[in-house]
Amino acid sequence: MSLDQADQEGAADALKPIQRRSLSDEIVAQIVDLIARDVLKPGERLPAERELCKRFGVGRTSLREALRSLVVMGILEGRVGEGTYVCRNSSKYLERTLQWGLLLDTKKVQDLVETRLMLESQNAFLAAQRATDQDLRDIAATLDALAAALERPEQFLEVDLTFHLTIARATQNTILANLLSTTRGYLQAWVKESLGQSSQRAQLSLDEHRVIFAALETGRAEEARDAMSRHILSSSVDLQARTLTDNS
Amino acid sequence: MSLDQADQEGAADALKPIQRRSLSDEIVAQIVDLIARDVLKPGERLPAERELCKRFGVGRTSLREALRSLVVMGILEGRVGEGTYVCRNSSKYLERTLQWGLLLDTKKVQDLVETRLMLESQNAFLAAQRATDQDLRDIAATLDALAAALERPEQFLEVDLTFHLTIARATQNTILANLLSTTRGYLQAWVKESLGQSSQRAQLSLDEHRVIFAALETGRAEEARDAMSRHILSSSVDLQARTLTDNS
DNA sequence: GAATAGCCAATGGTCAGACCATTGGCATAA
DNA sequence: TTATGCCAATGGTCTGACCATTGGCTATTC
Repeated sequence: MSLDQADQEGAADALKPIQRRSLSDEIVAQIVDLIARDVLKPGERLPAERELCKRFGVGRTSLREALRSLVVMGILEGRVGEGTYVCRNSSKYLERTLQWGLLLDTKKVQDLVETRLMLESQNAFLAAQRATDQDLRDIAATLDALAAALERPEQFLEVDLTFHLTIARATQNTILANLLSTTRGYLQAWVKESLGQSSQRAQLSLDEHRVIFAALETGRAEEARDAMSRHILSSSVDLQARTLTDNS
Repeated sequence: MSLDQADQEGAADALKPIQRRSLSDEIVAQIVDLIARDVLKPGERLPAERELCKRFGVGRTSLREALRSLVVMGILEGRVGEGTYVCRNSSKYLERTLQWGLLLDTKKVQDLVETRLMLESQNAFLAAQRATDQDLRDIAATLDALAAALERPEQFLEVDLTFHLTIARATQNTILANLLSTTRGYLQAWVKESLGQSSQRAQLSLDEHRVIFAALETGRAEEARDAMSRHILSSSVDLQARTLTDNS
């Protein structure tokens, strides 16, 4: 009763909120701390699981659950028969969880297209402002590859994907790049099932890519965004058309 | 030898890239799929672990590792002695996961803000075009709640979040709404740690929200987008400032 | 009859020991 | 020197057991 009142009033914060941390969480915290304090460096190998068990004084189950958590967060990486390593590019965590968020949705194609349109446009905008010389060279290279693959639809699609992902990387925003990658991945799979990339469509697509690149190269952000926007819309016309009939 | 050559040439994509999915990952995928297809609804209870083991035909270790993964992702929630449940709002768990600092360096926060800016703007744009009368009523309601919470920073923040999520829902695009929700959730957790919402800042924020709503109500898409954009930028000024000094 | 106390089955959390598949290095053979 | 084959180490999985917590059921009490 007096407890309830205290709780309602919020007066006595001194009352222990009681936090029960599981063993795994405790271990996770310790390992994270080790990494944060640079005792464990990226790329370094952790002791074997059975060894860690003895050190922490816990069973292998708890230890493994802790490791599993860290793997899911993208902090650790387990290679069977070889060992467990600290991920080089740590903090993939945000990207991962956002991806799972995408997975959780019932994937309506038109929603995907819409999302992709937004991501691609904005990415082009930012890329135009931030692309390094190396980025531009990479993009130019994919353009060449694209031209070389004009007659091979399968490969064309592949390089096309690379083109867009390279632009995404040029934004220097890993979150945006990752979202785009995931979104595009879904659509790619969807398109591949019945790819009807005609040769002339490929040629048109190539031209559009060149326009985008020209804008990127000269840092004209708005222009890059608009060009990308037109490209996406143009290239998903048949996709759109199909979504109208494919009402699952 | 011939394999190497084929690989270099990139001719034979038919060669299987080999993907080894662990049992746990397989289970994770299945459960995620179940949730995505709404077979498992938020708040619902999963069968007991031992029961799931039999259903999936795997040992309890693998099953538990899968569950652990989903818990870390904030999709599931395990309550000892009671059962395992599908999280209602997956963003609730973010605060807890964020306590493993190191996940959010300054760069990430900036990336997040940037991503959020894009999502919010575009969502406002689409919402202006597609919001139903019910959506508009909901948004208006949160505006009232916002005004009522002017003097209570904690609650203000909460309603603020609701406002934006309601707009997101009004886009009728679940993917966009979900992405925004997750992104915003992260920033929310970040801000909460040291919320310095002054009363005048709250008033300003409220005014900005009203402008946004006015644009939404009348279907002026571009205006809604721009108003939202200004709002985000204005409200993340202090956040930005903090990221500059907070170089942990 | 309602409230309380106590018991108990179900459940998640943990443990120990075992076996499997993969991997990389080492010793052996060509 | 190179190729082959073996083998120990490692992560992945299984089994069966025990513990702590929780919620509901039951019996007790007033």
